[in-house]
Amino acid sequence: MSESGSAREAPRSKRGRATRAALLQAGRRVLERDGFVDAKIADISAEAGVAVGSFYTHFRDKDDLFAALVEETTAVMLHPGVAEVARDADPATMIADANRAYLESYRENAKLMALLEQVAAIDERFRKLREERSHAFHARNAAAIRRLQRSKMADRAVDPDIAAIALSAMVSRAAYGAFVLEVLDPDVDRLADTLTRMWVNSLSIKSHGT
Amino acid sequence: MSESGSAREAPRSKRGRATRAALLQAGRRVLERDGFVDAKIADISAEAGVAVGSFYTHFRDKDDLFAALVEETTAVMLHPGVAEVARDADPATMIADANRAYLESYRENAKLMALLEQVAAIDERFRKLREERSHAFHARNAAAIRRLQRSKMADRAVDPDIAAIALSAMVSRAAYGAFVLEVLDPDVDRLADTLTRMWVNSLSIKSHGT
Amino acid sequence: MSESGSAREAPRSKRGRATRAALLQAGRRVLERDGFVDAKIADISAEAGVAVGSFYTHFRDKDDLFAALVEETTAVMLHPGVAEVARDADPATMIADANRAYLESYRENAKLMALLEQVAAIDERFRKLREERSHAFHARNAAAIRRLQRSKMADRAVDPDIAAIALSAMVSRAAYGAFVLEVLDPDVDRLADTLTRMWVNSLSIKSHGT
Amino acid sequence: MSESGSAREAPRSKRGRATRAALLQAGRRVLERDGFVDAKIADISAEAGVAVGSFYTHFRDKDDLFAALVEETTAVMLHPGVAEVARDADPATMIADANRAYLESYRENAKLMALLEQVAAIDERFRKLREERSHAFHARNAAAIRRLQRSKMADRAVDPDIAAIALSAMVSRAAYGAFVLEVLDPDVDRLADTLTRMWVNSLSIKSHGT
DNA sequence: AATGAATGAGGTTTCATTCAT
DNA sequence: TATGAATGAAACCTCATTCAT
Repeated sequence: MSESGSAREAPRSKRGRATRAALLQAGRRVLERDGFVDAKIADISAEAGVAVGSFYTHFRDKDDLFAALVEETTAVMLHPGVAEVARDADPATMIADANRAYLESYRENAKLMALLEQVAAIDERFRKLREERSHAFHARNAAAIRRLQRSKMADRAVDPDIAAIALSAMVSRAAYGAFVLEVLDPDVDRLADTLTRMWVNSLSIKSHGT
Repeated sequence: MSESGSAREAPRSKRGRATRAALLQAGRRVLERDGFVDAKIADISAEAGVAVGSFYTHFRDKDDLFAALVEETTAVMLHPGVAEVARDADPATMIADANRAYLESYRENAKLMALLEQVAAIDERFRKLREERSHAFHARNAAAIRRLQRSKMADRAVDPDIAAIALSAMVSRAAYGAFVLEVLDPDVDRLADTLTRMWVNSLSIKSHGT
Repeated sequence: MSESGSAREAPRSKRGRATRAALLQAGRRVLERDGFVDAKIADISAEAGVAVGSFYTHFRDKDDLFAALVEETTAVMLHPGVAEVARDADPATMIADANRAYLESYRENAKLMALLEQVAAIDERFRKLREERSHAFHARNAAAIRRLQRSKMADRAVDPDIAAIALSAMVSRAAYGAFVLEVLDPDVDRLADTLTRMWVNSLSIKSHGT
Repeated sequence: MSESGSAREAPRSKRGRATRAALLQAGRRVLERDGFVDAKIADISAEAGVAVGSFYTHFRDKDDLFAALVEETTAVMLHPGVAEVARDADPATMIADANRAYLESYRENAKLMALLEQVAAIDERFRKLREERSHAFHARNAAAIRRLQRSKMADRAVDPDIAAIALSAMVSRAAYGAFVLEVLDPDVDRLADTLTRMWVNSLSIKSHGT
């Protein structure tokens, strides 16, 4: 993975920007279709309708294109969070909203998400980048869980760090099962309801008023 | 993945068996070290101390070697299960045992498990094979959850299929975090305790006598 | 080398002349730094702060730029000569002066001289050009030597043509050793003294009055 | 240039050795014909009658092949020496022998020598390797000159280090002029006589008995 | 004159697989 | 069975040069 964002400087001309955009779109199509390993630069260029050399005018290599692609869709890398939970009247509602939002954006970008899994599994640099981003969420979630535990609104026998990771995994894996593997009913409401229920249950979260 | 298990018939001579074993061991080392994509047949052969040609005497290709490698360690492919839960006096104990067993075998084979993630992400055939095996577990777990729900020992608002997948994910991802990424304390007891607690909580499982 | 000198006609506008000058300066820097083979048009343009296309407004190709560069510094292409020797009272003084002048201009342009060696080694056209220029000097020097031999002021056992080349080589290689390879003390006086002494000795030149 | 000698391990089989030899021979032909820069791996392989891939079985790259080629002909890299001069009755004879030997081996390998000039001009690593080798000769020659000076058999006004380099240059450049550029009569005897005469004269070497 | 993106031929290198010994 | 050299398809990437703006 390149340090951050795209390696080549942004195109100065209108034509340059158009070509870059075409390559991104083509790259997404081809990568999603062939997988990261099997996607060829030549195929991406052809799909974009430009010469191979033009690929290199805009990107250093496949990694670089992929990084740009992910950056474009950064939002979907966000994990579901309970971060704000303790500050609100109803933790369960917050969790439900976060889960639903995550599931929806996952569904919108299911193929890219699958690609993400793939690249993270293969490429150490990208795996690290992803873990760093996840870490922030996990830390916030773990902190939120600790807060709930201190105010006796959550099961104190649960380790907050483990729980934070486990709950994220629960949601993202269910999304993967529903939208990528398609072994689960892709109904967002049903998914969100069950996952939220399990999330709340697993920590034995009590509502404020309870 | 090869059609069915290892491609070549079992070596007849003692020498043949020794070479095959050396290749398996070398293959594991090299694959774990370099990743599936970057591992070269030549490197594996060199590591095993045999000529490249000999690789093909024993395996059809890298996939084939990998399949054999996984077969060798089939046990670790088992997913945590609540399958037996309903038949026993204490579901929580069964879950705890299953989780602990899974975590322990994961820890013993952490690098191979990471490799498994990788190959499943890349190779469709292997991904399917893995999903099929997982499916059996998920189905059994879902059935167990349904049974508990029918006897009012589990939260009926939870979708059993989603839950089965989500709970597996929770455990395996925590194992990944602990033993591969090393972002979690690798203490099996603490992991098992928290995961079991969350698992039981998430379904609101009540003990028989409760 | 281009057919004859620089390919493009001299720039008419003030702006054009400035760009051309910037390219020449940048070209010299980059060629000296990267060597003729590795220097890229793009690097030269960047160094000059102009677009790649502008390079071609002013030069046909790298050869053309290089030719212009050399033309600029024609003086250093002069070889040491004893051409005037016989017409003067003291041949040794003339040789000493010529050698010193050559060594000094070599020192001033050491990097360009190294570049010259390089291009002459690679590019046949340039090698020929260089040989033609050298030839004039060698011929003049050989003629001078013959004259000295006829007036019994030089060793008649020495072949004038071989000597002319050998003596040039002696001086230019010493300059190369001192200013490019830096394996000799770069003190021009010491170099000139020794070389002149060897030169005079090698031909057994006798002073007029001797 | 590779560290030293060829990068790949020596071929184990007879066939391997034959292919390697064929590649060396073809490499020499093609490099001499096209020059180092323009010679293509594909051409060398074709000339050797093997597939491109086979080139890489035996050599890391063009540099590597070239290094092996030079190693094969190491003798011709030797510079003419006066090293033994002082120990013998007649310094002039020693110098004459050394010069003649050098000129003859240069003539035998003229094209490779031209190639050597070329690569040394282009490739820093090889230039350094060559300078290191030359250095040993220059040092020995300089030492010999110092010895002659101490016993008053040579002109003390001449700097031995400069002289050592200058004299080597004289001989090798004359050889280049005769056998590569062909601007000098390639008669080894005449060359040797003149060069030896100049060499002896330039240092004002006196014979033992004189 | 200047710009800078587009082009694509051309070369390098890798490596799974084959096969004669 | 083992060996290890040979093969050549396949990808990658570079960069001189062109050209529309």
